[in-house]
Order: sequence, then C-alpha cells, then structure tokens
Amino acid sequence: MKIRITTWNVNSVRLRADRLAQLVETARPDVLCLQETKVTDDLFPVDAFAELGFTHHVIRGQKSYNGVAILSRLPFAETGGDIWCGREDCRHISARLEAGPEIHNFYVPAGGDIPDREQNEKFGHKLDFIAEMTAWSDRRKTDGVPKVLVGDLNIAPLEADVWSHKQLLKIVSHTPVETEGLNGVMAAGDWVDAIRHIHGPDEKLFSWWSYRSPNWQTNDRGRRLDHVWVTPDLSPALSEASILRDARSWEKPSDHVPVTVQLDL
DNA sequence: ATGGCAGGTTATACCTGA
Repeated sequence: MKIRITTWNVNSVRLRADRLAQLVETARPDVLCLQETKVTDDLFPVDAFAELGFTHHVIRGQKSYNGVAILSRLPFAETGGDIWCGREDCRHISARLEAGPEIHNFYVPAGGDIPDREQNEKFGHKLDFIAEMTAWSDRRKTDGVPKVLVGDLNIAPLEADVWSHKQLLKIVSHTPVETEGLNGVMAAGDWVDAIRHIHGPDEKLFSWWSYRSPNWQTNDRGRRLDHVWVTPDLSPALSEASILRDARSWEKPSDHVPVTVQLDL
C-alpha cells in the first residue's frame, strides 16, 4: 500500500481552513501533521477535516501559541504525546497507524533572537528540547517499530538548507550548536532525512520564507526548517519527498510550506 | 546594514515567530 504523509506549520489552523482544503487537493495526503495550530482542543475544526475525509485525529493545542495535530484517513492503533522540558506546551503528538508506522509530530521551540542560553532563556529551552529528543531517539532506536518523525524542527542543518550559510551562522536556526545538535538527534535514532534521501545534499531546498521578506520569490532568502525523517527500515519505501514551494504564493499563506513523503509499503 | 509582516489576544499595544 501507498501512504502519503504531509507536514505543515499552518500558522493558525482556523485562519487557514481554505488553504487546508487546497493542500489536501494538491498534495493528496493520507496523513496530515500540523504545527502551530494555535487553538485549544475544544475549538479545533475537526468537522472540517472529517468533510475532507480525515475522520481520524489526535490533537493537542493551547490558546494562541504552539499546538500540534495529526489528521488521518487511516485508522490509528494507538495515540500518544509526550511532555518535553517539563512543559505542557503542546509540541509533540504521535499516532501509530494500523497500517504500520508510528508517526511523531514535533514543534521544536524557535529559540528567540540571541543564540546564547546565558542571555536568552528561549535558546536554552531549544537546546534542552534537542537534548531530550536525542535521548528519546536513542531509547527508541532498538524497539523495532518503524517510525516517521515530522515537524517544524526550527533548525536548517545543511549549508544547502539556507540561502546563505555564511550570513546565517550566527542566526538562530543555523548556528553550529543547533545544527550539531540536530545531527546528534539524527545519529542517536539512525534517522534518515527523507528529503535529502531523495534530493541529495547539495540542492538548495527551503520550506520557510519570512513574512517580512519582500519579493520572497526573487530574493529567495529561505530556510529548510520543516523535516520528515524515517527509520532505516522505511527508507527503501520512500518513493517521493517533496516541498510544496508553490504554497508560499497561495492567498493568505503560512510562512512555512508543506512537505510531503510517499511510502510504498 | 537595516527593516521589513502576520497571528492572536478578556486586543485597540504587545507578545510571538525565526
């Protein structure tokens, strides 16, 4: 069977209702993972997703900030979601599909402006979150469960993941302590970067462009902050991994664009 | 080098994003 999984930092699920319908039509996901839903669970538009065919869901949101959700056409065998850094801030949710893989959807803290944990508590939170993801990846590595990790990881690890490696080395999302940290998570879990598995390491690929950047298409000052990783047992099944760059030109866009993979199981 | 926008809120200024 073929399973298509899309991840998108939607930047308000309620404001983006029409764009979500457009996304379903365009990317044809079976499983849709969202970040920054910015809504409490009681106000989440579950009916709108059911009308699009996504009758299964697991959601974890709060008012105004953060929030993650997994919407699915395929039934779940089990759902979950962990607390990270001791905070109930809705940054992780998971669902194991009856069809097999376990899907983990993350929203890693952005980390503020100053890349120094002494001066900026948010940056410390981000580094602590990455450290917990490393330990978690290591613990889960040998459990034999095929896994897909998706989400807005808020780090662009490779030189080709940013518009200018040199100019972003001191900018939060591309500092060495972050990129090395994310590489540590990948190594701990034997994770395979699905996008780079398909596209190679050198192609410039971005999934986020600032709202403040005028003429984002011509300037193209983007970063690849949104990721899909799979455990090695699933990498032979990867038949597609694509970034829907066009979505940044949609009416009332998110500043992130969706990333989709297809697994031929 | 700088500044630029968008979303949400017991809003009408301020926090967050990255």
